[in-house]
Amino acid sequence: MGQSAIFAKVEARSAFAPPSVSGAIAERRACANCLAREFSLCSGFDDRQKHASRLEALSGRDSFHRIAARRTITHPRENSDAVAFICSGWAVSAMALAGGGRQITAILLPGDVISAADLVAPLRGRSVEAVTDVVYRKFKLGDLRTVLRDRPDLMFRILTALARERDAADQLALDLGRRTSEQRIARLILALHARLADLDMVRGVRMDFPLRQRQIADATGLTPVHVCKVLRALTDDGYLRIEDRSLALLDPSGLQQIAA
Amino acid sequence: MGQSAIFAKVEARSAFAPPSVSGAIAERRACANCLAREFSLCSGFDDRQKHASRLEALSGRDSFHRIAARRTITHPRENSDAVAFICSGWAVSAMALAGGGRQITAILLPGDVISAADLVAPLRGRSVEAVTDVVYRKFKLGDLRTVLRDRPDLMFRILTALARERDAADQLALDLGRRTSEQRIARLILALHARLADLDMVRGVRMDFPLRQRQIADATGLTPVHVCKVLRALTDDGYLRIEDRSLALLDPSGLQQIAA
DNA sequence: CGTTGGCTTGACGAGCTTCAACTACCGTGG
DNA sequence: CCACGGTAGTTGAAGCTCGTCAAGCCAACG
Repeated sequence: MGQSAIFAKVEARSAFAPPSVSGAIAERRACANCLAREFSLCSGFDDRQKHASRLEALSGRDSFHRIAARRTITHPRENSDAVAFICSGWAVSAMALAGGGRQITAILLPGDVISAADLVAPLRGRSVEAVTDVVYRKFKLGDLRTVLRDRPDLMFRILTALARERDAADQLALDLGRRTSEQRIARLILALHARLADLDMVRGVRMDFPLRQRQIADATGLTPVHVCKVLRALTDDGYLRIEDRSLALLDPSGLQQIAA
Repeated sequence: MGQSAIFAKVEARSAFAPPSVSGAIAERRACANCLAREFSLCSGFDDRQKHASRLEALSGRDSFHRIAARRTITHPRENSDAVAFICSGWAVSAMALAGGGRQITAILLPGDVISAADLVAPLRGRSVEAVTDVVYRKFKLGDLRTVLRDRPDLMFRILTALARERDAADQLALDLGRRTSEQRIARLILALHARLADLDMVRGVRMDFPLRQRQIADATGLTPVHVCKVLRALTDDGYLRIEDRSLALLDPSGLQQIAA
């Protein structure tokens, strides 16, 4: 399937989909905090009005790439010589099992680097999949290393990013090893809520929530069936409501109590 | 309880304990690959004969520390301004839950840095506990950063270490989220076997295996009771034998098949 | 209009936990 | 010297959490 087919699909979607909570302003925030910008590799998008349309125009040119929802950005075998950053949309990074199972180890939001570890050696066996339509940007390792030679202080910034990734991975292990299904799902939602709030992508109680139940299951080490049941219990008890790929957090403190 | 009491206990242990598989040669190998040595912070111990006794003599002086089995090296609250390296012995790094449960996220062997992430900001909520008697060495952040200023090429080495830690954490998440108890335990053993082989600490089919079942449980997200049953099944089926804190790997390829 | 993917629900069973009792092994102190 | 207490490991029975299987619904899509 060619590039044009993907684009056609994207166009159709954006024509009929309800307006997303996340807009130009939110993506500006993402750009402002993006590692790529600190590296002066990416100029970001300061023009508030035109942010979305400029992204649109740039996608498919230069180092920008646009990819449709549900498609994979990086394949496990591929060993790339580039580091990629999410400009807009949601993606997930997962490790696959021979039997068909997989564990999602990170949920990537605008401004995130797919992994800072790629700068040294691409992590083996990961595949990255777009949850929504995604615009991302790739930078060649060589370019990044050149910048680092001139500005060694930025190395510290990369180290911080990697340390955070490690911390998140350990936190995930704690969840998977020691917490119940309810706690895991509650924590997933609360963590996403906090990150989206940082990005200014929460409006009142509502936030985008494009994850399929299959993806929630893969992220929490559960089955889609069980995720459905837990999610139902949480909505029946009035903690949250999910509709139209968006989530209303009705009782944050209650949910926090469940998350323990 | 004072330092002297700990030392007394250590002396008693080493007087009566059967000779460990790991000896002076093994620890030389650990030193040779240690990050601290590449940084020229630690000279290592080249004198093959005297390695163990020199470590013994140095412990408690300079930046060397000796700690008895089962005691904790770093507390979760403590925010240290140093990075620590394991010189000899086994340790585990764990995250604790309010309810008393904990998840071991890393098993540390000689030559390992407790975490490369400590160089940027100490990871929160971890506690590090000695499995066996441990000798470790601490370096002040300031000293490390000074070395880095002079030799920026070493930064790459740190990045690699951190990326490896991240990879291991993701692998752990995959295990905890998607594999059975048998697979987890088999993989734990095989991973340790491979690491010890790298350190030249495997003699024939035997290797040191000082982990308590409680610690195996904490590392695999299981209960000690279930670990006991799985271990029993594995020994009954002739895959391995555990006695005297050492493990004989009788059927590595069989175990690998279980590990999938 | 049939197909497909996502979600839902119920019945059933496997895998692991919990609880409890018992053994063995130390090191300690009477 | 033996009695004692704490830690580690073992075993069996019962129960809960979550997975598996199966059926059905709905919306989107070709």
